[in-house]
Amino acid sequence: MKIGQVAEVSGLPAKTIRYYESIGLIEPAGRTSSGYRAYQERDIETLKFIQRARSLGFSINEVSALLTLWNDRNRASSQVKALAKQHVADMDRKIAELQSMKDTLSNLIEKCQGDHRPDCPILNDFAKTDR
Amino acid sequence: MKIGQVAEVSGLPAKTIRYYESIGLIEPAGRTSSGYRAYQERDIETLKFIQRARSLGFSINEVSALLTLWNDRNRASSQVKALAKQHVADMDRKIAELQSMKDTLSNLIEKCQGDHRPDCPILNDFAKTDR
DNA sequence: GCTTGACCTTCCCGTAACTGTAAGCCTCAT
DNA sequence: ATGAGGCTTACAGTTACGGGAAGGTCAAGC
Repeated sequence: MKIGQVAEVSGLPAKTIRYYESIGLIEPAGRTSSGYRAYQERDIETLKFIQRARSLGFSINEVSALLTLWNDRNRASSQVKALAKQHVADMDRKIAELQSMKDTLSNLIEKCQGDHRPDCPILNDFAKTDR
Repeated sequence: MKIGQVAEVSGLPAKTIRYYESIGLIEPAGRTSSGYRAYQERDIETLKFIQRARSLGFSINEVSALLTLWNDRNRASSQVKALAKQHVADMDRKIAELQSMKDTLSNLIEKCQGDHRPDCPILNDFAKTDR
């Protein structure tokens, strides 16, 4: 299978697949006699695996670790679970941070008339000289 | 005031302040005779303003727009409010996305024993050939 | 047999918002 | 005068790609 088709079935842009190869996340694909990348079933499974892990927010580095674990028939599931838990914790922190920023800003927005007049509690708050 | 002190009072690293100057977010600071950047009160207020806006998640571009509005004594507060609302909407989307990823992964984690054995529903799910 | 258009190739630049590092002045206290 | 710490510029690295140029390949159609 050539890269275009692989892109379709894996859900990853061809450009991204080449990128993954260039950074060593995946093994270099085989080549046809004319130099096109040729993918096997196993390669495609790997790319789908990567796509799913990435869609859950794992970084490339984390995906790399997951791939290693996936390919290790003897890994302890506790290792995978720990990695996943860490990622959930990271997401929790990000969610809390976003939520906090959102709450603060929402409060300011409520206080802002939002009409033609220039007075605006939002800018006033940003410009507060105390604090 | 020199950049080190400004960094302390504004909460922005000196490096970041230079960066903001380099991209044109702020006016180039004045200089002492020996070439050091010299900041006035107004510059410091601006940097604090930027720090607060950034801490609420506004992008540099958005901050730039906010600065323009801040410096425009005749702006309508509706403009500021619209910008802020847009940002809240962006954050809402990000929160929902993170939450969804987190929920999915949390479900998988619950199903994983996390012991010494290799069987792991998390990796199994990533590797599913259907879907 | 030749052209056309869809794919494929590599290579390099740009993105956001900085952070790290290097090499070299400036200032002040000892 | 010397050493520490702060300042300067400039360039590279980070994350995870996307855009676009210049050119090779392949199957279809005339």
